[in-house]
Amino acid sequence: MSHIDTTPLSTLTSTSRVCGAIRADVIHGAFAPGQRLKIAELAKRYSVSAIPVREALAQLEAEGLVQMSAHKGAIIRSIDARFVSNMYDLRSAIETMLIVRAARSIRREALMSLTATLDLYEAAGAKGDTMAMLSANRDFHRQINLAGDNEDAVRLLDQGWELIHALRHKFGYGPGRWQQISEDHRAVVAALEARDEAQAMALSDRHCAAARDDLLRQMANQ
Amino acid sequence: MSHIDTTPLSTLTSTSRVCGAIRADVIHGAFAPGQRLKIAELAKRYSVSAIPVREALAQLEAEGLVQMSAHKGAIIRSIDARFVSNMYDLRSAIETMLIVRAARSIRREALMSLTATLDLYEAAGAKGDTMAMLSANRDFHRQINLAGDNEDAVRLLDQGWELIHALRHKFGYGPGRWQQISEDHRAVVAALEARDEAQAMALSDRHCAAARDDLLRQMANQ
DNA sequence: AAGTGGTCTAGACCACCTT
DNA sequence: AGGTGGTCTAGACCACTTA
Repeated sequence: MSHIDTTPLSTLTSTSRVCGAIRADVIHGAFAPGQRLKIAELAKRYSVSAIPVREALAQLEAEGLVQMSAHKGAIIRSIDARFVSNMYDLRSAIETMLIVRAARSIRREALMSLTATLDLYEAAGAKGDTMAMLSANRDFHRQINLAGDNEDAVRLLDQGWELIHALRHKFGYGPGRWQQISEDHRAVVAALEARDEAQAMALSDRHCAAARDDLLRQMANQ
Repeated sequence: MSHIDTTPLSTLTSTSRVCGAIRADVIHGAFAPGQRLKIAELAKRYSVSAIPVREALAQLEAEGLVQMSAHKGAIIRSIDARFVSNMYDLRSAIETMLIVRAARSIRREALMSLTATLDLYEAAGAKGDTMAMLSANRDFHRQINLAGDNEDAVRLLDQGWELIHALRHKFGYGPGRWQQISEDHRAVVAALEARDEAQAMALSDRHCAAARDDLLRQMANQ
């Protein structure tokens, strides 16, 4: 009888669960923009105590979803066009910096892996498997970011991804956007193969701006 | 006798005090790179309990000084050339994005204020007042960043400033660096006045790279 | 001038890494 | 299995905001 299950009930912390829950609630409009979030209420709502709520709010502040000030608590940002536009511009600046560095140093194996990810993306697209496409898309960008060899920059982008994911989950993609992504990515790989920094930079800039404008259009159409 | 002093003993939180203390200790080498920081020890060292320490570590993780993982604790990063180089590259990408936006939209009054800050900087330089120069330098960049109209990007840069400040406090500036900064800033204002985005971008890139290389040289010379 | 609510402390709990 | 140490809960404390 020595085979006792020792699997942790949740390897995730309460903080991260609460973090995801608040993020989802904010994006789905459970709280009004500008509303003051009270720790005690949130603690009750998610059945935890004050500290995990505090720490979740701190993380969400880093993502930009709420603003905190000492002894004053948290208020939620409005997720409007300006917010989304600024967020994409910030991400674009970082991703473009990374892709230029990647163009200088990326290795043959990493390029092969990128191409494989692209194939995966298109296969998923052919089957209409949205989840797989989303995952391959993220994987593609993440590989390039990692090739840029600046772990703090990558961490920053990773940290904001959950928010992008949640927004895309709610608003979806515009018509033809999936194909455009595919074409852009092929061109990016070609530029990296050619070690053409300027071209990689230009493509990344355009790709990010197009992603931003697509999401803004989706938001404008509700 | 109704005039009782109701001033708070410390409007700062324990978290922020501990945060500054750990940052200073890390930069001055009180902990070895890669060392595991134990919350209980830190709590004792700074005479607070576990929670402020946890939250301070979380903030320092956002600054890049430590790495945390759930149920495993924090280890401190090594503040070496690669770390500093990557940090400056990241900041450069963000600042350059902001200056381009500033070049598009900056107002006459903001330009006047920039020039005034430049004069302040040079006056401080003439008197050899290092603190005033440092403060005017920061003010100059902050005004441009704010003109870029992306509050999250500005918050990110602000959040990393304490670290830059601490590093400069320890390593100082190279010979002639203060004059170079002054010249660069004059050129930047001229480009903004001319609304020359490309020039502003090029100057910002160069200025940031020069700052990075100056600090790296200072670190190499101890 | 009292109430509200964020912050901090002490201690319990439990995940993780030994032996 | 035991020990170490990070995480969470309950409650005290006190800064900030109303009237």
